[in-house]
Amino acid sequence: MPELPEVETVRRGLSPHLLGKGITKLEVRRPNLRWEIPVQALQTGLLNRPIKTVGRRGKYLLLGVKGGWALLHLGMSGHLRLASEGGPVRKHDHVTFHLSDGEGVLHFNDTRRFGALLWIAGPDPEVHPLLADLGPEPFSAAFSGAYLYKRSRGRRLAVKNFLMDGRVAVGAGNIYASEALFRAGIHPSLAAGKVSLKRYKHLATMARRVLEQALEQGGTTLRDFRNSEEKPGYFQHALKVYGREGEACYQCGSTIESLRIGQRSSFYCPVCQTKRT
DNA sequence: CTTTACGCCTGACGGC
DNA sequence: TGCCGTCAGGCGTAAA
Repeated sequence: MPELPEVETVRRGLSPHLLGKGITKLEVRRPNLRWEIPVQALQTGLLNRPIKTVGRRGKYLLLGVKGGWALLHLGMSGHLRLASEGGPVRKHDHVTFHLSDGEGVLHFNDTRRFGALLWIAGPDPEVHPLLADLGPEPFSAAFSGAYLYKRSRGRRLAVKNFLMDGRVAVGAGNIYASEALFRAGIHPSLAAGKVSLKRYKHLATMARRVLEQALEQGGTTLRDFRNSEEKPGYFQHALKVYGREGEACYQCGSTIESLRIGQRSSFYCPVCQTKRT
């Protein structure tokens, strides 16, 4: 479900409610998410310590306390929901964090259980294997056309899959990869290694822009994305190709097509997006 | 090394 | 009404 703009929206919404507060109790109803939740380690490391950082790396959320980090991933269907203490628990609320200072509770709900809640001991979360090999953040200077160009030389996979590979760069999932490629005029199935420096520069700019705009709109709510206050995002109204198969391209009027690339639906305009290198 | 396919899970939807 | 296949915003892993 959530790509970078959605996760960042959740992070920003959560931050004022968590910073400086502590988690007094952890209720784990169902520990078997993508990986077993290390309840013991979390209770020892996380509980009753003021939260110093509400961070994010790629699509991972990080709650930092003295001595370590809780790492959260929302998978495809995960939600974090702020609520009052003693309120109703919903189906698929697998974990509930109880907050200090009467701040209520935070429910981690994840229908499909592709999400994760793990504990990283120590001061630097980046040493964790899930984070160690991640590529640059799209809003950082390291994410550039020159970087994408360099990383893609000799690669034959589709440029869309290249862009979605977290080791190349974090943040773009299936929706925003499609949208960035449309805005850059690049056909999603073109081999990554054949795209020119000039076109990668354009792609880097467009990828950053689309992620930024989505963030300004509070993310994209196609099905069930909600922020920590259960409000939807609005960027779905700005989507140019995603989910628009059979509809007219806003730019040229041709019919938007879809293809399966790497087992994922990919939407593109056959006229605006070329296979030119 | 790179690339591809699968599977983890639940739920919604369309066709029969 | 039920059953079956397909699809869904992610990503680690195994196999080729």
